Formats: sequence, structure tokens, C-alpha cells
Amino acid sequence: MDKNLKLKTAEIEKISHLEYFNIAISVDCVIFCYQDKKLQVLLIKSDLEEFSGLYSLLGDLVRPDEDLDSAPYRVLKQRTGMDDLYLEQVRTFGSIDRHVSGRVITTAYYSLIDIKHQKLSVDQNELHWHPVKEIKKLAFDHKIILDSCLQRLREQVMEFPVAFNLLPEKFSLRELQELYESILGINLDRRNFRKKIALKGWLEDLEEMENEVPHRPGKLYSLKQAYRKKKVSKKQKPVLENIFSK
Amino acid sequence: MDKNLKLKTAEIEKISHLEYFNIAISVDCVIFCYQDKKLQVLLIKSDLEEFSGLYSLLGDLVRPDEDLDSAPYRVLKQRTGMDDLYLEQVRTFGSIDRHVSGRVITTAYYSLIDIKHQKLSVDQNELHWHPVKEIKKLAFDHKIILDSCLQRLREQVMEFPVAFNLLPEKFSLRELQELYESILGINLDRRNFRKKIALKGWLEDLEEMENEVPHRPGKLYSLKQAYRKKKVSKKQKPVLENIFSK
DNA sequence: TCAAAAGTGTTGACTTTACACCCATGA
DNA sequence: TCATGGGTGTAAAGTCAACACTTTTGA
Repeated sequence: MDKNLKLKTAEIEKISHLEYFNIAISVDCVIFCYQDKKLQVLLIKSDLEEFSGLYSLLGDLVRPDEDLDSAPYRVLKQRTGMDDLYLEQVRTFGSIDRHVSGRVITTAYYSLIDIKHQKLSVDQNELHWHPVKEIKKLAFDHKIILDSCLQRLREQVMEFPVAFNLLPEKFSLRELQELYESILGINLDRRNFRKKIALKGWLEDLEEMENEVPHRPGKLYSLKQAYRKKKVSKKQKPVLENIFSK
Repeated sequence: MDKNLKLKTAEIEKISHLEYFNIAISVDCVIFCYQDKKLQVLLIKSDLEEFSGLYSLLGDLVRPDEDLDSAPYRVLKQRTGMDDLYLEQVRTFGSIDRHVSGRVITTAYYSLIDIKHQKLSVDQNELHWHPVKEIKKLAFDHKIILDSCLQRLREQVMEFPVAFNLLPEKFSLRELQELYESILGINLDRRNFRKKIALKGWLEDLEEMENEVPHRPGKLYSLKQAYRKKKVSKKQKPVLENIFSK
């Protein structure tokens, strides 16, 4: 590749320089939130005839003067008013015919946002939250993109303190557990869940209680400062967790 | 993205259609082999002045008429003569200035090949195998790409029967263990390693022995047929391995 | 006083790790 | 007979899964 780029166009076999550049690159964002005890995704009604009635993910073409990894931040800022979000690149999709209007290769990202965050404004009336479990079909290959992002989220959530981005600053252990259950799609044992979370050491006990709950209030916690960096620093995990022994 | 594409060029803010398409997309392949008891990578001497003396990964621009995921197969076929390889997409790199000759976004793949495979021909004299551990610097951002691919390989190898793609059809448990040690960069306990591998049930006992070894020969094994599919089928792993209990 | 959820420990099953000796072969 | 690696089992430590009762609060 790098090599061909340097070659004069005539040398690039029979395909002209212009043709080579006739591929657009976009990003698509799977924006998750947690609302009504359900994991939800932000979608927009597709305005293409081919997909009338279907929804699609939020995306945009990557600009010539922006880093690939910056594009989803721009899209999110535009669409939700928020920056400083948790974002993770998942995979790039590039089948020839994945886009009806031409050749578009897209890099998928997922993002986690707190639905109650003050800065959040999803006012544009064509944007809607949809429970992930109820989504059967999306425009383009967006259902596949959604599925890969969900799978990646599930993997991440087991290992890293990322789910907290979906919750408000303060939360109870019940809320946290329900969130995990929504993401993973399974039920968890309360005692074991609490033990495990305690063991991770991610949480700070705020010495405050829930209020306005119609039952015994639980303690409130927040994620310790040290774990809050949103810009994904190279997760240099120890490579080997618990495998073949020494 | 999808939306803008449909708009007339004038509508796409102030950036022209042509500018949007003035981004090239390439693939770069981290081709691993296992030789001299070391994990090695196939590199080519960079022909750019900026990188004189440095090596780079093998890549090429994606053709307008090929799927993104097909491009690395083409590159590998061209460079090594082999098809039907194990290939996995890792991540897409797209900083504005990552390429000296213009805007090029690249999708990284890693591949595992058996250095003794009959079809393998890396005759082009500008191609060389380099022990991964000895690589300090590469052209472009290729060192970072190599590192991500290595990390992904390490993750995969713990869970899925992929390392076998680096070995000949028949191999001994010692060879297999040494391979794992090279990939992971650590030493493994022989008894525990054998127990673990046996437990996975990946191997078929060929009831044959090594020969031409200057010591007691070991049994030969091969990967069971059922595990040999190279085209990565959707690894639908059970999502939860060993985490929070029910 | 009822309903709802908070909070809390123990046990058995399983997994992981650490570790050492005798055996078969070729030189 | 020596050097090299092949082949094998056990015990202790740690982790995981299953499970139930009492407490607190608001209605």
C-alpha cells in the first residue's frame, strides 16, 4: 500500500489514482444509554427510500482534516451536545455493496452516555432511543454493526470500569446490578455481584443514602476518580490473566 | 454520513465532494510465522526516503471493487503465494498525518502462517522475517500496528485454537508449548500446559512419534478437523465465561 | 403491618498453581 | 553412560456458584 501510493498513477495497474480515491470513509456510532432499566441505542430514521421505515445509526463522513478517531467525537457532540464521552473503536466494515449510494467504508464506535447528564440534549425530533433488545432490523448493515458493538461492550464491561458511564454520578448497588443485567442479558446473584464489585475496588462509598425510593434506601456510591479517564488510555492489561501456569 | 452522501455536494458544508473522497484506504498485514523458536513478522524495506533503513508492514490500497476484508487476502496471496490463511481484522488507524504521502487510513490485520507450508514462497528478496522481540522501530505507525496485533494475537491464542496455524500439520507438545511461550513471552509449566491443552480437546493423537530428534521422541498431534476453519466464523462465544455468578 | 428491597456468610465444587521423579532415546 | 527432553500426579490455595434470613424504610 504505502508503496503503491508513491508510484505514479499509471503504474497502479489499470486502476487510476482517482478511482482509488473514490472510496469514502465514514464513522458510525452506537450510542448506548440506560433508561427505564433497559439498555438503549440512539437511532435516526433513515431518509433513504430503500430503507423507508427503518432506523440507522448516527454517523458521518470523516473529514479530510480530522483524525479518524476524532470523527465520532464530532458526531456525538453534534448530535447530543456532549463531549468528554467514553468511546471505543470496534471494527471497520467495508463490503463493496454495504452502502446503497456508493462505496463507503465505515468504522464503528460505541459510546456510553448518562441519559441524565445535564449537557445532554437530543432534541432533534428525528432522533430516538430504542431498547437494544427490541431492535430487529436497521438500515444498511447497521444491525450487524450494533451487534458487534454490543458484544464488545459486554466483553469490556466484565473487565474494565466502563459501565459507570451509563449511570449518573451517584448510584446504588441495585442500580449498578440492574445495569449489568441489562447489558449482559442475564440475571446476577445479588450477593455474588456485590462481592465481585467490592473486590474490584472501583467504588467509593459516598456515605449517603438513596431517597425517594418506596422501600428501604440503599447506600450511594460513585466511581473512584482514578478510574474515570474517558479517553481510552492504552489498556495495557497484563496480557495473561489466569491461564497456563508459569 | 449516510445522509450527507446523498446530499448534493454543495450542501456538504464547505468541503467539496472531491475533497471528501480524497482519502485513501489501505490494509496492512502483520504476518506472523514461527521459526527458530521465535515469533517472527514479515517485513519489507521501506522505499521512502523519510524512512530509509526502516522496515514496514505489507499492505496495499483497497481496490474500489473489492471488499475491505478481501484486500488482505490479496496482499497475502501476492506476497506469500498462499491463500486459505488465518486472518483477523484488528483495528483501523487514521491519524491525519500517519502517512507521509497523503491521507491514508489503514485497517490492520494479522495473519498466521506455517513457515514450512509447501505453497509458501517469500522469494522476493526485499521481504524478510524479523523476530518480533527484536523490532524496535518501523516506518509510519507500523510499530504501533504491530503491537496491537500482537496483543490481539495473545488474547486470541488463550481462548481459541488459532496458534496451530503457525505450526506444520504434525507437531509435538513440546513444539506447541514453545510456540505458546514465544507468543506470550513467558515460560509455562510443562505439566500444567499439557493438562490445559488436553482439557481443551483440540488435539488428535496421531499415534506417531517424532523422529530425528537427538533425544527421546515425543508423540505427534494435529489439530482436530473440526477446529480448522480458517475463515473466521462469528466467534459466538458464550459472552460470559467465568464472571459474576447467576 | 405489609411490601419491597437492603444487607450480609458459608459451604462445596471446581480451578489453578507449584512442584519432582522416572523413562526412552540417540550420541 | 550421559544428556536431553518425554511423560506423569498430587496437594494446597484460591475462586466460583448456590443459597436464605433478618433489617430498614415508606405506604
